[in-house]
Amino acid sequence: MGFFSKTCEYALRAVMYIAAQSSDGRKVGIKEVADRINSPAHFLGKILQNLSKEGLIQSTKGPQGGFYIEPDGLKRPLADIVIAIEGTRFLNGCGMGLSYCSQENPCPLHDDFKEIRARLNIMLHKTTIGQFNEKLIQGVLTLNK
Amino acid sequence: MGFFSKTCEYALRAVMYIAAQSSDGRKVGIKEVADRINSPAHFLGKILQNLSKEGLIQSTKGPQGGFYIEPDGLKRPLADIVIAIEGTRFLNGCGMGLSYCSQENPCPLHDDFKEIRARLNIMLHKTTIGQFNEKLIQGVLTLNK
DNA sequence: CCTATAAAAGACATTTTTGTCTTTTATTAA
DNA sequence: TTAATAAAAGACAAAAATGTCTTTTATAGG
Ligand code: FES
Ligand code: FES
Repeated sequence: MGFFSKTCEYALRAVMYIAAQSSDGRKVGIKEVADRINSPAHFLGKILQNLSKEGLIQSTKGPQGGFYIEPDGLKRPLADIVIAIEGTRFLNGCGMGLSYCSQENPCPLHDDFKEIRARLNIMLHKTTIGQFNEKLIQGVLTLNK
Repeated sequence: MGFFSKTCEYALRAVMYIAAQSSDGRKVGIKEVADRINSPAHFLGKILQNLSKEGLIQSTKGPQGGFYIEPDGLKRPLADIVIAIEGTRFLNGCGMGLSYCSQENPCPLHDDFKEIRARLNIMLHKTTIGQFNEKLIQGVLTLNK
């Protein structure tokens, strides 16, 4: 289907939305997030719950509660989200599905694929969760189809 | 999970194996292919059946029958396999799951992602199905974990 | 024609992903 | 303390991906 799984797509969009909103200390409810990133609310709830367990986002229950991200969290790389959801094989594994990627026993795509995989890793590790806050607030970037 | 789906991984490995074997006119049975690329035989059967309908590989039933690839087929790009299985969105779509990738309404990852996606497309379009035949026959490259 | 072979086709079964709905728990504020 | 709020948690349900097994169809060769 897509490049990332639906779960991962929702997670990336949601975390970026929460990041932008919490840049000025605001907490956001699951309903609002789901609305703004165009995802099923309850399903997103589960996803955010997991990311919260991993410490990638924070949450508080009750009135005035909601999801938010601590200042330090805004500096974490997107790779943390992708790895939390897709696992490490997505970013390290052999493109042709061999049990592990190796120089000694390479699959046919190894040489080209490892280059692309490396670039993907670089992108996801250099890009931080909070990096797009201003542009998201300005409305220059889109999160909802 | 993996970068490509299991189905696509099996397809890539199987087609390359068949390509190498049919470079000298030999046909191979499903059992042999499944064995050599380490995949469930019946499931692979379905996959190859589909690729056969698409004309990406050929097959004949009966004694001395099996799967093979016509000389022209060896020149086709791997992209044909990936597109047949994963669909076009995998290679063209927005990385964050927006309904389509656009310059005008970009998602936060758009600039970096389109570059990586382009490289992936280049790799899959420049690489042909028969390109690894010699090395596969020599045993320099691996298809079974 | 008959038989053996091997893919095609179809029927299921299992697992994973994706999605919905309800109940519980924690927190705030009145 | 009570009521309202909002996430956490749990129970399901639907759909898709993955996998297994059986039957049918086509073909080569005796
Ligand atoms: S062995 Fe397949 S990508 Fe390295
Ligand atoms: S809009 Fe998301 S990759 Fe182009």
